[in-house]
Amino acid sequence: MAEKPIIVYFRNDLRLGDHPALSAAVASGRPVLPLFIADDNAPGPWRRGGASRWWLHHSLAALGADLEQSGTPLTIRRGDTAQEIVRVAHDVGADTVHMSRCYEPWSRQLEHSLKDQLSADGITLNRFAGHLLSEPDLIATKTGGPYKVYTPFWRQMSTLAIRRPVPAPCKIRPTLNVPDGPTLDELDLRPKKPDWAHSFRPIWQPGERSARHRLNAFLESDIARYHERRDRPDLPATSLLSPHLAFGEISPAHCWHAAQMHAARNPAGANGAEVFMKELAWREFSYHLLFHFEDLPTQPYRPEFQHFPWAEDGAESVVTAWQRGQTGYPIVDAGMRQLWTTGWMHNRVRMITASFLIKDLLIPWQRGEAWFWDTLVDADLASNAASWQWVAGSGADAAPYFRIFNPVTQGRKFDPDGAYIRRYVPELSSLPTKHIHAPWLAPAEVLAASGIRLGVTYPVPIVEHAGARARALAAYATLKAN
DNA sequence: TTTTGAGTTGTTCGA
DNA sequence: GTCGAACAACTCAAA
Repeated sequence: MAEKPIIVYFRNDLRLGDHPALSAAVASGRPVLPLFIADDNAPGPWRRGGASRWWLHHSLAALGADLEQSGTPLTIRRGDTAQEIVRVAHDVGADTVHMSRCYEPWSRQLEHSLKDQLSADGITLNRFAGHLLSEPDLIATKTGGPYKVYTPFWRQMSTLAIRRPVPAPCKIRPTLNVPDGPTLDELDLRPKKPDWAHSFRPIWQPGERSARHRLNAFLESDIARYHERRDRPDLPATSLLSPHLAFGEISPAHCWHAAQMHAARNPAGANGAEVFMKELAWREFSYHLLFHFEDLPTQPYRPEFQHFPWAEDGAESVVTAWQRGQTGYPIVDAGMRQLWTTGWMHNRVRMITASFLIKDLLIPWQRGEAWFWDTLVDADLASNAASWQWVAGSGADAAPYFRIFNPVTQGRKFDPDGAYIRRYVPELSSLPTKHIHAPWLAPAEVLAASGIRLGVTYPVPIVEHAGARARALAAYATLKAN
């Protein structure tokens, strides 16, 4: 008599290690059925973007291979989540479904309706933690409310005992006689024509194994000086773990404990490790905000920003210039082109490009948020929304209104040799460092010697920063008036 | 209840 | 060239 299998429904938790939902299923001793459902239940604008779909394809391939090695294939389905789970459960006689909790508003809705629909069919749904260091509803101020400022949130979080990672199961009992579903290729997640992802391949290797290599490499080298160098886009200084975390190929708890252990063993590198852990806590804080303010991705957290006087004229052409890295400000263009060609942008440059769109161009932050959502391989609803609002000043714990990045100053400070610009804006590569952050100020003969014709080979700045800054300050001043 | 201290990431200007 | 102050006022969190 066959035992009833347990379905493990995978979403943004594409790993075997530190996967409580999977481990609990394996520990039951029953057969397991790992299941992925291609079902974009996210509302329109939040469908997975192109870059994320590319990543998802390769991540699923890696997960499938790892599962095979542990003794079971990954089953794929397409369609409505609840219907497909019920169908698969009936096909194989499963009465239990395990899944990791997700925190996007639509995912929370799905989990609730799923629980009801499944229980109507006599199927139990068990949800497990795993995507975060702690559950967003477990952290609260003394009065029981959500935190709205990062520092006190961090103070409390850093005192919590973070869940210990559970090891990957060595052997998974497969479920037999599972009807065929679509293959991974049939999900059609990769770009066809044009195949823009060719420039992603040399940089990124999706999958759990690669995520762990990335973390270990980071611990061995760059974490020790992370606190000093993490703002330098020209240096290999950051962990590059963001897409792996976004798809759950590695758990934040795993990263947290690894960093903590590293700090304990290498006191010299403890500062870097702590700053890295604080970055993990920023991710956590973003989820905390999203959990308590579901409209965070679309509505300004501070309501007075509903009335912000955004620019109307010529908005489309400047947005296009920004997206294509044709603003005439080299550090901005380098960042936007890094995003376009690699699906990722350095954190410091994300702030610079975001500040430019919002404050120099006076374009609503939601436009930038949508573009990042479509083009980032690490697109994450909570981090993306919280960060764009933070730059706009409309969010929790927001930047003061007068904090307007000067793209030239920022470039000189954080890309002092211009190496980052030269990498992503090759038409400027011959320009001497002295002029590389502001080519329009370079003498004509220097431009000529560098093969640059402003307005032809590289754009003249689409706005004049000093004037744009004054305009932004005036726009922000209107918020105070009422 | 009221008070107090603090709040990721900046720029500019004038001494 | 360097350095400190100004740039608002407000909200948050805890005592």
